[in-house]
Order: sequence, then structure tokens, then C-alpha cells
Amino acid sequence: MHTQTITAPAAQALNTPRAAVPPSADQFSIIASCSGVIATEFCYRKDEEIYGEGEPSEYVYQVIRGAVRTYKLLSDGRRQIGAFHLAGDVFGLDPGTAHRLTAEAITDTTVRLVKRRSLEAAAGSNVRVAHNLWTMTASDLRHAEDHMLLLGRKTAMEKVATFLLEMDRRLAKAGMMALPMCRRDIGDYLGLTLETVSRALSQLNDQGILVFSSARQIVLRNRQRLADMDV
Amino acid sequence: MHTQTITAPAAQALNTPRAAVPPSADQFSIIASCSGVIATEFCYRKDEEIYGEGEPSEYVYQVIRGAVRTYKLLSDGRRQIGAFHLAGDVFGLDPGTAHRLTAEAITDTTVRLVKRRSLEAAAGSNVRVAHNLWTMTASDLRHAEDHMLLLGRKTAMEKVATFLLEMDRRLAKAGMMALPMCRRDIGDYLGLTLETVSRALSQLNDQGILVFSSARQIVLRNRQRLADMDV
DNA sequence: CGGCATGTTGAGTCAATTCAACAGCAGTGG
DNA sequence: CCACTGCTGTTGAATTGACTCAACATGCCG
Repeated sequence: MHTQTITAPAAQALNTPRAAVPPSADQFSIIASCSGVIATEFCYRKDEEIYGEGEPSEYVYQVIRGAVRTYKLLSDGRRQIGAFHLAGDVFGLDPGTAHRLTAEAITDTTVRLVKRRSLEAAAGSNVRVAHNLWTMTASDLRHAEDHMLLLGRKTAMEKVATFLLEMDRRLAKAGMMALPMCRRDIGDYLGLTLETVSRALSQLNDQGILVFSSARQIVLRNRQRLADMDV
Repeated sequence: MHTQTITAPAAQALNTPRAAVPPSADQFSIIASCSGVIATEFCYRKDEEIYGEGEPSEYVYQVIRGAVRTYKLLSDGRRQIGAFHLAGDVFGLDPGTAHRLTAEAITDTTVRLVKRRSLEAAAGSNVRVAHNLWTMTASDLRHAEDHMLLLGRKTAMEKVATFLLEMDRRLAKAGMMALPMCRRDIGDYLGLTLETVSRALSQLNDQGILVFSSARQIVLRNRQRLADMDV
């Protein structure tokens, strides 16, 4: 399983300042700094599996650098990506004994990980930790609820508009967003084919709503018109 | 808000034996029986709103009798039902301050409800309660993850097959299932139109995989062939 | 019995898919 | 340095699964 080399002492990551830290990051830091909870860092190469659906969930993860996709497969290979996890995000927090989705590194990725058992132990004695575990799971649930609405009821263009606004909010730096994932990943996240994603992006480009510096480097020129499409 | 009449003392519900109680029911009973947590019963008529999206989440609910749909709307009225809640199921457990979906009674429905604040208080002093809140939210998340795969990647027939197996598991009595919801609800749950749901059911009937006693009374004749369609 | 909800079925349409060709680019090695 | 190769992304053409619109059937409730 975790045969990757340790690349940096955990203490360094704990002290690294990061911009635009999502709420879950603070919660995770509180947990990770509890006595008895030991955080370690690992690196995964592009497309490497971090854990598989159905595997025992031994660890909980936080993305330090890079990006992760978590997905489910049908028997014939059709794939649904449930979420993209970016710097600061926590993933792999499945309160059962097994992971319910597969996690893969989208690009070369560094994660911080803590043992599930030590987490549960901390939750048993520290009410604050227990509450954080709950709210982190709840925030995954909120995202899933929003995403069900998108998958079940939005058109292709509305899906892509929602996606762009989500990524803009989560990873834009200086007005520019550098998408870590390919068109197929985006399609499998939105319940579309990669061609449909490409066509929608081209159309938004033609309309002047966005500009490409490269296929994955996008600047939004008109967030309002995107938000209007987003219903 | 809760202007319905109280129909039965809570104590009666607590002592009423029920068959096929889902795991969440036990967990909720543990919570509800905590000192300081007061459970009350209310009745809602068919199609009555229990709470609206965005409203402050004052209560957590458990279905005693009847059925509930929780859903999100787009501005033009397109609807995505996130879940159906049947006897024993807990719903409305949103760890934020506001409900993220609207809840409506599908049929005349009796619920048991407890104040959120008393729940959180109990969680603060009782680790068991805190853990149950977490696992109940996690089980909603599991359902949402499975449902995203369905919405994003399954065909109409696969969606309907999955739906039938889910409902068969959750509400079949003596091999027969009595669906509380109409075709439109099923469609809005599966990301389909009501006509497509109707056509799929007719086709399964023609194939002898199921038999209708009435439009909503269904007997599955061949679960294996349904499971095969379910991929 | 009549009236309205719900459900079924048919015909035509269309949004997104499939299949196919090609363009762009990054990495590799001669 | 540039040709070669493989991967990613774009675009076009044809197809199709699900949708829309419409008519009719069924059944429940007063």
C-alpha cells in the first residue's frame, strides 16, 4: 500500500502558511495537533492510486500539494467522480471500516495522513474533535447534495458553468485558474463526455466569457454571465 | 411552522415495535432516550411541507409512519429529490444552522422530532451520541455517493432497476412493495421524466420481471435479472 | 356518476453521445 | 536541432436515448 517515500518531516507542513485555506483545513489541524494523533506526509505520482474502493480505511488524508479525484466505477468501466480534492482539503474520512470510493492523484501530490484509529480515539475523549469529524463529513454531504442536483437536472452548459465557478472559487490565483485535471476527468465529474465538455468550453471562449492561455489555464472574463447560466 | 396537532404521546411511539428497523433507527433511539432530549410527535398531511430549504434547522426528524421526500429546486422549477425517507429513517440532520433541502410529506405522515439544540447538548456530554450523529450523517453521505453514480452514469433502465431494488429492500412486505410516491417523484429522484419511468416499468412488466397489482403495488418476480440490469 | 389526479402510450424532436479525423504539444532520442 | 511518438484536446458528422408534446386510459374521491 503506502510504499512511497517520506519527503518531508510533518512538522514542516504544520508550519507552512497557505492562502485560501478551506474551513476543513482548520478543523483538520485541530485534530492533527491532538496528543496521540501523528501526522505523516507521503507523495503520490500522477495517476497513482491512494486507496481503492472497498479497501479498509486505515488513514484519513489532507492534500498538501497537488490534487486528488475520488470516484466510483460501474462494472463496464463507466466512472463517476464524486469530488476533486485540492490543497487543504480532507478526504478519505469514511466512518465505516472501508473506503467507499477510489482515490487517485491527479498530478504529483503530497498528502498529510493520520491513522483513523488515533482519530477515533481522540474523538472519544475530545468533544471538539468529535464535532469536527461530524462537520467535515457534513460538508462532504452538502457538496454531494449540490452535485446530485447538477447531475440529475442541469444541462451540459449549466454543468460546465457550475464547474468553472466552483474551480474559480477554489483554486483561482490572481484571476487565473490552472486546472489540474483533463477533460475526461471533468466529464466524469459532470456526467458528460469529454467531447461535450470541450464543446461547452469552446463555446464560452467564443462568447468571450472565458479566455484560454492553454487548455488548462483559464481566465474567467465574465463571472456574472456564468452565474446566470448556472440557474 | 409546526402548527400541527399532537396526535399521540411520545411514549407510545417509543414503545411501538416495528419490523425491519434500519440501523439509523437504533441510533436515533439511543439519542432520543438521553436525559434532556425530548421527543414529540407531529402529523403532516400529504404534500405538506415539513421544512424549507434555507430555513433554520430547529428540529431533527424520524419518520414513524408514512414517507417523506427531500429535494432541491433550480430557479425554473426543475427538481432533484435527494432521498426518500421511510418508516424509521432519520432526516433533517443538517449540522449547519439551516436546512439544505426542502422536506415534504409524500403521504399523510407521522414524525417524531427532537430539538437540535438538545441533541447538540447531548453530543457535548455523551460520546456515544456524538458518534451516532456522525455515523447517521455518514450514512446519508454514502447514499448520496451511490446516487451520484446513478445520476451521472446509469441509463434510464439501470436507474429504474436500481430504484426498484432499493425500494424492495426498504419497504417490501411479504414480497410486495407499496410505493408511496408518484411517477413524477420517481423521475425527479432518478433524473428522468415521469414518462421515461413509466415506459421502463411497463417494459419490465412486459418482460415478466415485475407484476403490478396497481400502479404503485409492485411484486418483483425476478430480482436477479433486475440486479443484472443494475450493472 | 362525474371530475380531477395519476398513469400509460405514441409520435416527433433534440441534446448529448458516438465515431472519426485532425491539431497541438511535450517528451524522447537520433 | 528537429523528426518522431503518444497523449490531450478540438471539431465535424451521424446517431440515439431520453425528452417533449399530445391523446387517451385508469382509478380514486366526493
